[in-house]
Parts: sequence; structure tokens; C-alpha cells
Amino acid sequence: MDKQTVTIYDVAREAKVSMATVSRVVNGNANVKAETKEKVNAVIAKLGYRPNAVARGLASRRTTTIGVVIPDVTNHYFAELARGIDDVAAMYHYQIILANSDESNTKEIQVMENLLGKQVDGIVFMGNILNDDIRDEFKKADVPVVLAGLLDEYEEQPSVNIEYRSAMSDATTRLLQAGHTKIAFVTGDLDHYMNKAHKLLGYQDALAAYDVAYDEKLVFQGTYDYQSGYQLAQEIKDSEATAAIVANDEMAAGVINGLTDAGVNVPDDFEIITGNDSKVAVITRPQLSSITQPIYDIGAVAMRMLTKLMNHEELAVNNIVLPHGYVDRGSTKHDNM
Amino acid sequence: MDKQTVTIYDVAREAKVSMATVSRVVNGNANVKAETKEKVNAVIAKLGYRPNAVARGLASRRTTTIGVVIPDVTNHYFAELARGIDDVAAMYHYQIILANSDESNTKEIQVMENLLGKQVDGIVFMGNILNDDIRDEFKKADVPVVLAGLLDEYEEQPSVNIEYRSAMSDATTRLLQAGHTKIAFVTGDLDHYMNKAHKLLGYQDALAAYDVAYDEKLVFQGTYDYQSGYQLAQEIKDSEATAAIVANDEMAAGVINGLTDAGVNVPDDFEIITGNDSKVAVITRPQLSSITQPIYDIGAVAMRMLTKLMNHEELAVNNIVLPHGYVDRGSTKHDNM
DNA sequence: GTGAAAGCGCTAACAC
DNA sequence: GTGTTAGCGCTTTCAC
Repeated sequence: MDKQTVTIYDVAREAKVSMATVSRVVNGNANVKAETKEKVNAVIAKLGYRPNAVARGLASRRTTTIGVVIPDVTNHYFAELARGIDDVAAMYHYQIILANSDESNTKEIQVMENLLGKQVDGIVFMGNILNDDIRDEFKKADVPVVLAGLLDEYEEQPSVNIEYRSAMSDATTRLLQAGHTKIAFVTGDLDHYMNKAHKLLGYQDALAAYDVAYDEKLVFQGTYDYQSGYQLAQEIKDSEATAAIVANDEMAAGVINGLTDAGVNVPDDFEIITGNDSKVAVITRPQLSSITQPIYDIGAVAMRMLTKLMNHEELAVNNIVLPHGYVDRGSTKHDNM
Repeated sequence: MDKQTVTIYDVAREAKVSMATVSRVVNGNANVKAETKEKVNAVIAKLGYRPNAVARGLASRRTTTIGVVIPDVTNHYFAELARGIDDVAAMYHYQIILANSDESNTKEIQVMENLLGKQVDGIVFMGNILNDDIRDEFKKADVPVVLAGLLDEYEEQPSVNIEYRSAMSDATTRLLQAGHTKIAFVTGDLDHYMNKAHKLLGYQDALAAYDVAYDEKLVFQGTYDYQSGYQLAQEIKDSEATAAIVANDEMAAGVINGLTDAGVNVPDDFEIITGNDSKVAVITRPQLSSITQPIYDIGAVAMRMLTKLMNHEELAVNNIVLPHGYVDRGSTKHDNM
């Protein structure tokens, strides 16, 4: 039960070479005669030697570990992002330390400190909002930090996103085209920069283009989860809206089920478009028409970006925007489109 | 952008004490005069010193990092397990390295090697099946490995689970009591020990108790995902079964939607009980009646178990069994129960 | 192509 | 209560 017994030194002795040579073989350094390389590899196999990444990390000051801060792995949107990150990380031989933050500022700072203490080579940060405390933390970090699915108001951090504003505007426009004038906008906390300064604006853009007055009473703030959507459904019904744009799939699932349970027929009496096109969008009945976005790719691209930053490569673009689209399903009337 | 500049030595010099003393205050060792402790803490704050966990890990041979191998974070059942693990890990000041294995044997071994190389203090392993290769890997590991939501046929590894056999038997019995005789059993690969030697047996136990002959044609093997359940739905319909037990929620969501889309009325013409009671179970319409199991707790308890093992404490029980239950929802007829 | 030796930043005896 | 001193297992100059 005791850790790591065979070291590079044992291999060196057994193979009758120096530790430096073993190190070279292990790290694939070209400057080793094929013959000695074979000999060393044989001993490595024989002894079952496995390099100690901790010692290596201390000596080289690179841990090949990156930190991933995620609000909650249990949320499908973020889990999908995380999967994209991990796959690309694995491809580049990085491991990821995953830390749930629950969007709590205290926890976010806490986990950032932990990550930095562990000497991660870089960090991918996910969340819904960036405040000054966490920005300070980014500055204190001596390693690159990339945002995935999160916009930095000041554009200081590299990031990967879709164009939330036009995505929302497009979706709203579809509903407007279908003749709706009272369209509910269901989103997260409007204090969150992305909601206030992007998604809401997209919604308003579309309204303005169709000369429909913006009505605050049609804006609903939830907490991104099913339960919150379900509860909002009653309020939405009472608001006399005839359609809704929901920023997040789990919340949208709550809205569609809440509405249905309240006797509202979707899509005949009420149309809904959701924002993520994650797995849950096809599980509900009717299925959710949705803005499509490459969630997995956002994570993957963010991680790829991080590898470049860790290699001190220049970034062509600091804030990458991936394309979004739209898919028509049962929660909107088919003859609209 | 270069890593960690202020070291324990800098703090020692500035505070006019030895590194040992700094180390003591950082680690909360009692043998330090309150006065010097304050002085050292002041310098730490002033210099912004953050202990280097890598150096610490090398010197102490403990990394306070544990490895978590997960088939796919994107699967809600495992994500929930992972969340339980992470929360308890954080409580005990451990960080987790998360690695997706895709249930591929090659990848599982690969990630185990990576984890071991990183000198994790322990591992929580999730998956659906254990084979000899991975068992060898567990043996090679010089650290404890705990299984979460996974049974070891040989009971060599500590584990946390529910009693799948009786859970399945209970659920099947409900359907039997409601008068069904042709009950489909939808599960994962029957080569998987848990499916073959526990879940299937539970199903058969119930059948036997009601003198209903076991019919292989009513057993359906899927791949634990929505798509697979959806595809199986047609076959299930053709099998003339009038009810189904589905081992996994995502698959059950596929089955219920597939059946509904094929014109079958659930629950009037067909009743379904699923196995996890994860979020998905309430998103479908009708909602899925389900075996309930404390998924989050399974992860949490597994991690707690690991902390004990890492402290070389004795385990009261090596294979923990958590209680399961049943919740009645819309996919079964209410008057049955 | 290979070796010697000096760290990397810390912990853990052990001494005082 | 505090300091000294070896390492922990590797990478990385710098020689040769």
C-alpha cells in the first residue's frame, strides 16, 4: 500500500547508465543511441517503472495538469462542455482537476487557490458571471485562464462562446414572424452580464425590428434549473404571453411541463424555443425547438486555446465565436417556419 | 506568466525564522508560539505566499489528490455520482482528477496509469463492468481503489451500491401484481456482471414467485443511452410485452418516448418502471415511476470510504449497501398500487 | 551520446 | 518552541 518504490535511479543502476539517460529515454529525447534506449526500456518494463509525475512537476515546473472550474457537473450544459475539455486535454496528454463552484464566489476563489497551489499549467473557467474578486484571482494566477461559455465584459480573458445576442434575436424573430406579440423572455439572473448585455439585448433587438414594445413584465428570471422553470410556468401563463424564449434547456423543460400541466397546449396555444439544444431538448414532449450551439466544441476549442497559451503561442483571436443555428421541433408550430 | 516565485524560504528569511517554522504554521502544527505564528502569517500575507502542493507532495508522499474514473460525465447518473464524490472530497480537502473512460478497457487502463503516475492518494472507480485487465491495474495500484455504483464479482474491491437484485425484483413484482405477465426487461449488456448476476436475477426472482415463465425474448440489451432506448421501443412493442422494467433512466426516457411516438399509450396500454430516479425521470411525460436510489450518496459514501482507507483505518464493512425505494409516477397506472 | 551534479520547494526526523 | 539537515524523484545545465 506504500507508494512508488521503483525510481529512475533503480532503472539507471540496473541498466548501467546514468539517471540522465533514463530520463532522456522516458522523455523521448533523440540524443540516445538506439541500443541503450532498448536496454533502458527493457529494464523499465522489467522493473515496472512508472515515472513520478510529482517529482517531474517539481523539477520541470510543468505539471501537465489543468484546472477546470465548473458550476455543477450535474448540469448537462456544463457536463457537455467539460467533456469537450477533457477529450482535448487527453489528446494533449493533460489531466484535469475538476472543481465544482456552485457559482458561489467564495467557492470559486477557494478552488482557484487550490488549483494554483497544485501548480496547474492552465485553467478553463466556466460559470455565468465574472466579478472583480474572481478577476483578481485570474490576475494573481501565473498561468493562462480561458473562459468557456462565458463572456468577459472587459474582454481581458480569452474565451470561447457563441453570439448570444444574435442567437436570441433570431429565435425571437421566428416567434414574431409567427405573429406573437407577447413573448416571454425566460433567462437567468439579469445581473449576469451575459443575460443583461447580450441575451436580453438580442430579444429586444428583435422586438424593436417588429415594432413591438418591450414589456418588463414578460421577462422572467430563473435559476437555470428544471424546478425553477416549472415554477415560472404559472407566472408565464398568467402574464398572458403566447410564446417564450428560454435561455436554458433544463429551465425550458420545466416551463414546457409546467405549462402542459397547467392545461396549456404546446405548441397550439403556446410556442417555446429553448437555448442550448442539449439532450433534454429531445426528451420532453413535445420536443423543444431550439437554438443550436456546439456545446462540446466550445469546451474542446477552449482547451485547445489553452494548450496554445501554455506553449506561449500567439492567439489569432482572443475571443472565439463559434456558429449557432436553429432546429425546429414540436414546441413550435410547424407551419410557421 | 511564470509560476510560483515566492517560496517558503523567502517567507522564512523575511520573518527571520527557519523554513521548518514556516512549514509548521502553514500546516497548523501546534508547536509554535502564538507570537511567531502571527509574525509568520503576516509575512505570508504580505508576500502572497501560496504553498506549492507539488513540492509538498514530493516531500510528504501525499498529494491530497484522488483520481476519479468515470465512463462519461455527460451521463447524468455518473455525473450525480461524481458530484457526491467531489463534495465529500472537498470537505476533506482533496482535489479530484477526473478522467473519462468511455467504458473502453484500453482507456480505463490508460487513465489508471496516468492517475497512478500523478501519485493520487486513492481512486474512485465508476463503470459497468470489471475485467481482469483492470483488476490487475487495481492490484498494481499502491493506493486504495473504491468502486461507486459498481459491483466486484470477487468482492476484492471496497464498493458502494444498492441491492440491485431486490430493487429489480420489487419493481417487477409491482408490475406482476398489476396483472402483467409479459414484462420486458430492458438492461445494458448482459455480459456485464451487474446485469447478468444481479438485475436479471431480481427480475427472474419476481417472475418465479408469480409462476410466470421467463422468456428470453422479453429481454432487451441496450447501451444505457436515450437513443438506444428509443430504438428498442419498436422491438419492445413488437414483442407484445405490456409493461417494462428499464434499468437506466436515459434508456427509459427513450423507451417511453419511442413507445408514445409509435402510438402506444403509457400507462394505459403499457406501464414502465425505470431504475435510477435521476432528473430525467421527471422530465418525460408521463413522468417515470422509478426505483429510487441515493445516487449522490453512493458517490459521497464511496469517497468517505476512500478517506478512511487512505488513513489506514479499518472498514466496518467492505461492500456498503445503501437503501433503495420506489416512487410512483405517471408511467404506471395509479390504481395498481 | 552520456554522465555528474545542482537544484525544484517542501516535509520530517532529529537536535537543541 | 525552533533550527538544521537530509532527502522526496525527477529535469536540466554543463562537461566531456
